[in-house]
Amino acid sequence: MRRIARLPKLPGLSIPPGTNHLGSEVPKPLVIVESPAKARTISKFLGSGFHVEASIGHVRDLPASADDIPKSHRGKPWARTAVDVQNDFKPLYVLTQRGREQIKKLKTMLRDASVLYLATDEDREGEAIAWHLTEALKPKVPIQRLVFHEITKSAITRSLQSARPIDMNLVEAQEARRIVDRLFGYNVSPVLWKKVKPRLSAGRVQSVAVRLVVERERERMRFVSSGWWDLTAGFKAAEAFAGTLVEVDGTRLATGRDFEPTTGKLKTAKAIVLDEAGAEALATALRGGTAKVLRVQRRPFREKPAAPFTTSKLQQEANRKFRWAAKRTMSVAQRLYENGWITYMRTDSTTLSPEALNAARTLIKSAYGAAFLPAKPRVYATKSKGAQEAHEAIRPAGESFKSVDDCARALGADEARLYGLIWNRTVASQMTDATGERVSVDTEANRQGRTGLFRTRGKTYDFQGFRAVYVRERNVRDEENELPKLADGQVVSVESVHTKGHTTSPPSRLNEASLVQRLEELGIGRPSTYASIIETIQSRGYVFKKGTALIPTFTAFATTRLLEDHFNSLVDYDFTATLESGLDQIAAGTGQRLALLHAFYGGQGDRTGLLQLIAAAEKSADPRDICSIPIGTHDDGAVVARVGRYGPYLEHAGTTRSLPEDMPPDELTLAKAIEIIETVPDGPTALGQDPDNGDEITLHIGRFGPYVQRGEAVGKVKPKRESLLPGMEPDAVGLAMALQLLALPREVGKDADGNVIQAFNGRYGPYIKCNGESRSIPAEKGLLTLTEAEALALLATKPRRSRTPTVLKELGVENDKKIQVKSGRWGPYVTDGETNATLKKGTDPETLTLEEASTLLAAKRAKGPAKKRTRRKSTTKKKTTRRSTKSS
DNA sequence: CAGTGAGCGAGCTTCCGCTTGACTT
Repeated sequence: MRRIARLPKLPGLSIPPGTNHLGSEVPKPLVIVESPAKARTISKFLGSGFHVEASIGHVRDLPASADDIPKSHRGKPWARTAVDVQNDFKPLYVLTQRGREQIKKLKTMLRDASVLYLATDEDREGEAIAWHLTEALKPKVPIQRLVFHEITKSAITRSLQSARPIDMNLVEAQEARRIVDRLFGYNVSPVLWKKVKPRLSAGRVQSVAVRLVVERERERMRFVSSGWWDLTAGFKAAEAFAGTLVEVDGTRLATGRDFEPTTGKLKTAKAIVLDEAGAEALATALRGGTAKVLRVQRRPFREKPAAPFTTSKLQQEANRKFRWAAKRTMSVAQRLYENGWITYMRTDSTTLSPEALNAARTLIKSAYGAAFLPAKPRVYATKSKGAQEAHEAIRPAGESFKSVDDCARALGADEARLYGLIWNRTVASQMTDATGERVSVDTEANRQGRTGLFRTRGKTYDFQGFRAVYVRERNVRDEENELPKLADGQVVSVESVHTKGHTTSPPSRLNEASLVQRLEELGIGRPSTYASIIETIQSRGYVFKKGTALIPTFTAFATTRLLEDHFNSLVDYDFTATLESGLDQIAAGTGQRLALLHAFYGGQGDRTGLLQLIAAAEKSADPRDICSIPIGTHDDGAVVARVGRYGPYLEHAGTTRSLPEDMPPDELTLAKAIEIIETVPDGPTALGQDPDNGDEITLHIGRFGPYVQRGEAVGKVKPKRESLLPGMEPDAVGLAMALQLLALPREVGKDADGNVIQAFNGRYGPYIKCNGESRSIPAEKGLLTLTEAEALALLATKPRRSRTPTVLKELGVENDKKIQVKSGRWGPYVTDGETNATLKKGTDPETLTLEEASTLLAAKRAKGPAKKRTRRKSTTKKKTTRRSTKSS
């Protein structure tokens, strides 16, 4: 059943109103689009009879964090996910920060509007934005939905004739998508916090992206390299040409593809491998004789131009040709779009509007000639899964394409470069095929009982076609290679034979471009999100870049393991595709949102729901096991890489060694791991001898950072040790400084009663102590230079924190309890002596009323008593004793 | 992979997809 929102009918408004005959303002239609740049363009087409304004994306969403949850819902069990799973998965929406500002503005404009046109994009998200706008604006004027797939005057004029109501089926599909993503992300992430590390994240898109990067690394780790040799021969007929050995004594010669990547062994019995000696023997046998051309094959070929740019293809090409990161490409494209040089840059469509086709064809004919213009415009089918095609392909804007030189003058070098790429790709996509001929020549050398078959490939173009404008980089390798004229049976001389060694290489790492390409092929992620997916997986510590290569961390290995073992159906490469087909049914009115959500969350038939998966993982996933990446066995003991609280480390038979954070996992071979295990950590650096007694002064790097030491431990008696002061670089510490440090505590002076004031370098930094009282030394004073006067001044100040937090304000008494605002470790909070409640961010403690305070306390009491800490004691202890060892 | 001084309410983290922010030079 198709469900369409019931909306008031549009009154007869065929002529856009402007001013009446008296010249006074009369209401105008208000048109809302998604982006300000689009609003400016459309405004030009529609003229002064319309107001055009942007929503600037979504205006409402599920609250992202605790601060965004409205007071009315705090404390509810589903407040954190903001999806009431018990009550038909009802979502809780709040205005976003920008949404609040924009809605305020739009409400004001709406007061003088005759009709509201919602002209957001025609896809799930655009329909949802339109619906959210009506929910937030609650307009009293008629509402109509306008859609156009291209920003041209004719398309917009046409859309006014075919306005329609909001399609609630599309909105429901969007909500289902949103809710699935929220339930997945906000329920699976906490499992990672418990089993791997806090602040990690999991999601429908990012977890697959991480998995793809991890998978590739695993392939590299499993890879076993192999080697083979071949020959190249130089022949001469009327002209010289070269050939590569393909057969030896009638048997095909093995090449890289013939080796099993995980074993390095030959996959087929039908090919033979030449080693160096074998290659050398064959070369010796064949050298100096003649060879016969067995056959010359000529095959004509055609090459078609590539489709116009989608977002992902633009990112891929800019990455290949300019080595730009996705983020850079998108920000340059944004500037081109905002300044009217290109059409919208976040699209999955390869379609060109009639306007664009006309522009391209006119240009091709005049600039390149009729031979480069096909009889009919080329049409490209969009191949990517789940494409929503709300926009055109990315192309130069307008009815005729402006030149790259003009772009360079108007904007910058980057903009002109990217514009040139888009210009070329768009124009080339509407040009004729390139045609040419491929030639393959087989030449057989036969001497001293040995036979070698050599192959030579040639390629020539007889018409360049689209290649005159745009060549994909991978075609650069297929450069033209013209061969001499040769005939079957012709005898040629063998001028030279060389041997050449090869080794197979592991599959190359993914980079931004190839990861985006894989995601797009799988239908995962949207054009507007490709760049941010890459940002996310890096900022969560799953992936880091080395050059352009994406390398997974050990954390990524642990997380992926956990997800594969316990949430396999969710990180399956087909999960999104299956979800999308369910969403399509909802959008078409043949599927139910509620049924989809129930199946996903609670399970259905033999499909386990999210809820059960979570429960099972909480119970059975063993954190130690999950965080272990087996490397191999050494001396009958397992060598394991582990993800630890303070970073990755290696363990073998009770010995641990930390691993560098940026160590590529595939470089951690068993041999390398054993080497690390067996390397005793860097010993101390000798700084010199104590002039008083000749003791060795040494610099060490310890668990809490760098420190200096005098002498060696004698039995159980430990030598004198002292930490470097905050901000001191270990490299900059010489003998003199070490001696000064080892002389601590330093006597600064005496107080009025004659008590000694001493300066120490302590756990929390430098401090002074006098008569049982201590004060921290401010960073700008310096432990070694502090004067007696300064020390006395410090002692005169109040201790920085007393046992009880400072009372900021007395609010009064309620139920015999004093209500106070205190300053605590996490900011100001109110307390009645029993219950404490932190003030919301941005609340001024000075202006807080008793009433507000008691509401806060009541809300807090409603949540029940604070949970007992269940953390292991050792970890809390470690946490409190941890001290920053960063020195800069 | 060192032990040197004190201490104070726990609560938040996280998803994907739309879209631009800009105290000044």
